[in-house]
Amino acid sequence: MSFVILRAMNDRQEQWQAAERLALTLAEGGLQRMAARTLAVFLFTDQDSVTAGEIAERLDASAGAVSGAVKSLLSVGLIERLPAPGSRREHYRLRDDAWARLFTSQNTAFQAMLQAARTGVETTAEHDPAHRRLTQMRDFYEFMLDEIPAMLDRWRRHRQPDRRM
Amino acid sequence: MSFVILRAMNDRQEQWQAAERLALTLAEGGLQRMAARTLAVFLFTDQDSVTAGEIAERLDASAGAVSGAVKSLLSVGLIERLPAPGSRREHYRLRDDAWARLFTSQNTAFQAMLQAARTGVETTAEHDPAHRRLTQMRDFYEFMLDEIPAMLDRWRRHRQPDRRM
DNA sequence: ACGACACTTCAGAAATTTCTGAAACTTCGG
DNA sequence: CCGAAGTTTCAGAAATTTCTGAAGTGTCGT
Repeated sequence: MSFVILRAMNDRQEQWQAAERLALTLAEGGLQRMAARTLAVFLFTDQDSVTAGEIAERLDASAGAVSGAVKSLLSVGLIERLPAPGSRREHYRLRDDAWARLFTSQNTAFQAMLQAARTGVETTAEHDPAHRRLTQMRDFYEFMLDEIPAMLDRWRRHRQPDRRM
Repeated sequence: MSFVILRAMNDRQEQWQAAERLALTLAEGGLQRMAARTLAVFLFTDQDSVTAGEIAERLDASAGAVSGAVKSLLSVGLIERLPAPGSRREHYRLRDDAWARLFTSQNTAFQAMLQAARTGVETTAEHDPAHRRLTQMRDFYEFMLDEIPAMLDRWRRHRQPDRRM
């Protein structure tokens, strides 16, 4: 008759593992390690919001490390500080549009690539093989920078169909 | 009357700077530093192909570092080894579809994220806030994994319109 | 077969990133 | 105003990533 309890323990374990995997993947994708682990906590916590202290406890990390991670997640717009509910502790939670934002943050990098390509195209002669390569690179990033916003629009519509009117 | 020469020198300088900037951006995007610098060489070189030795000279790096970088670029499919033209040295060049591939390589990361989200959704109860968050995450990545191939198709068509028939 | 040249591998050095611990700062309750 | 709880900052420690140098491997020309 302890099947239910055992099942619950299994689920907890699996959740923890999934969170860890997620953090590793996010880290490979360029996020700092601690920021990635923190983001995983925001996703998998069973509370509506968490404090820095709770994150530190859950990750067994120092308050300092958590503070830095939270700051960086805030700056990218993935989490938000909640209007203080009369407590001394700051509460944070995942933003509703976190995923779209995570994706959007690529745009900065794309802009930089595009600029580098443009400079290359301009300073390079017609017959130079580099000119052809850089032109193609420029065209690709121009295309992408145009497509991404459209894609995110489709996502938002996909999520909440027919809000218009 | 040395205007032309001066202009050429300026261009070279700018090209080098653009290449450096590009390498930094690529590195921030997750590519290893040396791999990023090497990729920049492939882009900006005025030759059709380059050898590992030439890259090492251009970047003032050790042969070992270049070897590793080339290997990793090969494994991601951004460059290709040219059928040896009877020389002892291996020649490499940027692949024609390098940019699409660079973008596509994200798919692996996306798959991992999706899997983590699915595990989370399955092991989480209806009323748990985590369930809602993980469901949204899952939906986002499912959507994206569906959209990306379509986007790359549009890019390929955009590049070489009307090949059909 | 041999020698020369180019590339690869890998152990350890160097550089960089990331984390901790402790002190400083802020804010709330009394 | 003071004290406690929570958070932030930051110097230096720890961990990780990245590179070099040297030895090893393979291949081509002779």
